[in-house]
Amino acid sequence: MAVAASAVPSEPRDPQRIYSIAELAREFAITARTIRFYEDEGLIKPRRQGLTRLYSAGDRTRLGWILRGKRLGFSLAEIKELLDLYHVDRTGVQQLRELLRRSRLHIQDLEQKRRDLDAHIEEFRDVEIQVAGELKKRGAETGND
Amino acid sequence: MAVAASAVPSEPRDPQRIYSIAELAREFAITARTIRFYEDEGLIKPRRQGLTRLYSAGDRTRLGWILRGKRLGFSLAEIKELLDLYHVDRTGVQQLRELLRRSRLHIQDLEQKRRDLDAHIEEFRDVEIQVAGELKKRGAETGND
DNA sequence: ACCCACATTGACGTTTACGTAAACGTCAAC
DNA sequence: GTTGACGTTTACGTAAACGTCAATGTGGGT
Repeated sequence: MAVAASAVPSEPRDPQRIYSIAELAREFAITARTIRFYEDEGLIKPRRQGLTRLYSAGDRTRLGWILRGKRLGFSLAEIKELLDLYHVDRTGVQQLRELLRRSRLHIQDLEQKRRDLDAHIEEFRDVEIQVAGELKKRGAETGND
Repeated sequence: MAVAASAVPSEPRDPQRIYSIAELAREFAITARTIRFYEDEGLIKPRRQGLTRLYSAGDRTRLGWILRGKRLGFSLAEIKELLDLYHVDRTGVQQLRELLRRSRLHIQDLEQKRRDLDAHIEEFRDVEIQVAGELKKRGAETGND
């Protein structure tokens, strides 16, 4: 969660491509163990060739989605909910209405997060400006090139 | 983390006021245990009258800050770092430069989060629009009044 | 046939963020 | 003078999200 770069080089390129677990682990800067754990939790379901897992482009996208959700502070259970939301039976009107309702709730949640985030960013910008000003007064370099 | 309303009725009102632990717990919709836990972790340091804790308006603000950080997915350790950032010795130029550097890193982090969040929101809006459209086609109510 | 890199499945350990008693003090109200 | 609301500390428990072995399998080069 610290200050790591957003290791998400989303290049959808070839939709036919398949990925090994190690490949995805490298790409997203997580361990293979983590990916298997997500599978145990029902977040991804790669095909199998015997025992080895084969990940499709869709699986890869899905994984990216999961990690983005994590960066936003959602629990795996919540992320699973959100992912399942897309794949429920959409035939019934009741299902659709429920989907709409849940979707709206999540949007509200996200918008609350955005307000929190904007407030946070503003405060830190203030800190930066003030500290930079203080440093300038003292004739020191600010760190800009 | 679910979909709870942002129980943060920040009314700075009287800066002299003191708050009991139960009062703050109610106001922020957390338990007293949680507040004491934050104290154990060094996130707040209320005065004491004998054994009982007395919280100032500043402590209250600080608590609000902590909870906002949590909603954004920061760990308590990270939040402590951020809070400490404000209260380090600002006399030395080295300290100021370090503060500026860290502050900038955190701003970058927050901006990454904002990009994640915007992407998430957009996707969910799409879901909402499509599902609402689908419902309309079928002649059902969308849930709007 | 042998090695090696990479894969798999448990099983257990760890950190974080609290919850949950247990056992007690304090003060106003009845 | 005890009941009840609120406060305290100490201590153990727990769910989530993985990490870390350990034992084993598997496909490809040489």
